[in-house]
Amino acid sequence: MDKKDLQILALLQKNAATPLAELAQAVNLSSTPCWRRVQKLYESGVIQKQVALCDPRKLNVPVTVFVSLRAGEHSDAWMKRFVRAARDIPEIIEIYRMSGDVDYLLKVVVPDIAGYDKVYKRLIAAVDLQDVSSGFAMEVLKATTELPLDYAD
Amino acid sequence: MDKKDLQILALLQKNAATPLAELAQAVNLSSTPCWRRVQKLYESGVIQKQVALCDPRKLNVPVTVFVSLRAGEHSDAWMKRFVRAARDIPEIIEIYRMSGDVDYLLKVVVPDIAGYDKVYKRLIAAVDLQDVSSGFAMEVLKATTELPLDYAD
DNA sequence: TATGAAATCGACCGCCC
DNA sequence: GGGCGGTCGATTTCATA
Repeated sequence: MDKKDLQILALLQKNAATPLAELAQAVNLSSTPCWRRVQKLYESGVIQKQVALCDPRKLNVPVTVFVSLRAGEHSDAWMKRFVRAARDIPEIIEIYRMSGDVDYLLKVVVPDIAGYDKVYKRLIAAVDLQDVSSGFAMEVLKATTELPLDYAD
Repeated sequence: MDKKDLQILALLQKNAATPLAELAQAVNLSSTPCWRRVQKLYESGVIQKQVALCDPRKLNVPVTVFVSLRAGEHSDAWMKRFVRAARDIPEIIEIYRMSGDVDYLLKVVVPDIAGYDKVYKRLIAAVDLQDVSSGFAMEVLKATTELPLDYAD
């Protein structure tokens, strides 16, 4: 990936609806070669997809909760059950297996505290958990889907 | 927002490039009224924007780190300096002010551990921090930008 | 082999019903 | 909410360096 590809990515990460003409102008190319570059970025999987980002407040899920938890037991079966259960809960939008003192970290979006409690109950109903601790986001200071392009080869 | 709007949102959250015709068919509408609904969703800010999502591995930032930190001092000036510094670091893609024992939670993407150390150093060079603890994601089990639509009015 | 110009094709967006 | 038609941008072909 050369400089032009990275410029294209920078623009598309900000706004996937950027007209091809504008994209082409930004990288000093005419639309055809620029278009082919964009195609290649999709085909090679660098760009995974193109999505609409919604406002959590407008969808009535203004509260973000980070949940740290420790597994009830450390077996493959437990993990599978846990992942299956957590993936099926739409309020849980991110799941990470972590190093260190907590086993998993979840990012959860809910309307309010009561909404979080429902998710919590649904989770402990599905699997045994040794420890669950939740932290509420008071304020979102930054939230972007743009990945840094400084490290790409 | 009625059921059709939510169906449209569900599809656009998965794929913002969905052709209007397909969208219209999914909600049993002809393209014009469907298009008008989509416009309204943008204008009303329910849909904030449309972005390209990239593969972190392809961009050489396969490592996700969650950083919990406590402020060096609790003043408005400190917070402003911190937010300004952290926002300017492209590897820091999310910043939350938290309740509870940690003051802030950061989501950071880097190529490797050494890359994280650079971000860490850059951060402590900018502001005084009382406590910093980092957790590395070993595995991403779920990561979506789709918000749950169950709570929307 | 990669680019650019031009023609085609389809989606989008205004009109009116 | 639906249907029509113009306009615009996206995609393909072809010529070129």
